[in-house]
Amino acid sequence: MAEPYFRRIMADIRARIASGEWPPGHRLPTTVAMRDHYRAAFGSPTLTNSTVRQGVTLLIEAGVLRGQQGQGVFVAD
Amino acid sequence: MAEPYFRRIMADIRARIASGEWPPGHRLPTTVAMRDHYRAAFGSPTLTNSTVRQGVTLLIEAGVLRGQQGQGVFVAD
DNA sequence: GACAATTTGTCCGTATGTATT
DNA sequence: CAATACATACGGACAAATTGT
Repeated sequence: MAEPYFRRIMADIRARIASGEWPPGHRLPTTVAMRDHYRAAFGSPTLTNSTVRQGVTLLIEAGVLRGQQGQGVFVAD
Repeated sequence: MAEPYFRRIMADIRARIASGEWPPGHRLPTTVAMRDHYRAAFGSPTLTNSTVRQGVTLLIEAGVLRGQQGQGVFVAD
């Protein structure tokens, strides 16, 4: 396990933010949509919401993202 | 759910560190021991390792703790 | 070196709660 | 009220690193 999935997810999200693809205030895809995306991207057909959440939670804690219940997860300012 | 369990666990660990009870380099109790402790402390007989880990992981990410696989979790310097 | 025991690390699957639309 | 979407928690499985026998 070179890099665990949740870290690869964190890195991917950070990269999109750094590149400007996801600017501050941008709403990320839903948890389920990201799950499906990373399932395809990583070739891991069993990757779960839980793993996506693990990465997202750490980025929220780090202040990179902002979760708003019922609405979505956004790039912090 | 005023404060979720994993946040209460984080707060408790931070408080022990701040008070000097757990100085830098101190080894924390094992995940299972902490699970049992917080089950009693919070009166939640079903609190799991996963929930303890969630709090510990966030504190590791924040640089407060340092996890060493096979050995233990320690207070960072 | 081989092996088991211990402990942290990652991941899966499910259930339920809470907030917004 | 219903649908959507994030938030927390449970419980189990297996992998990886360390230590001791």
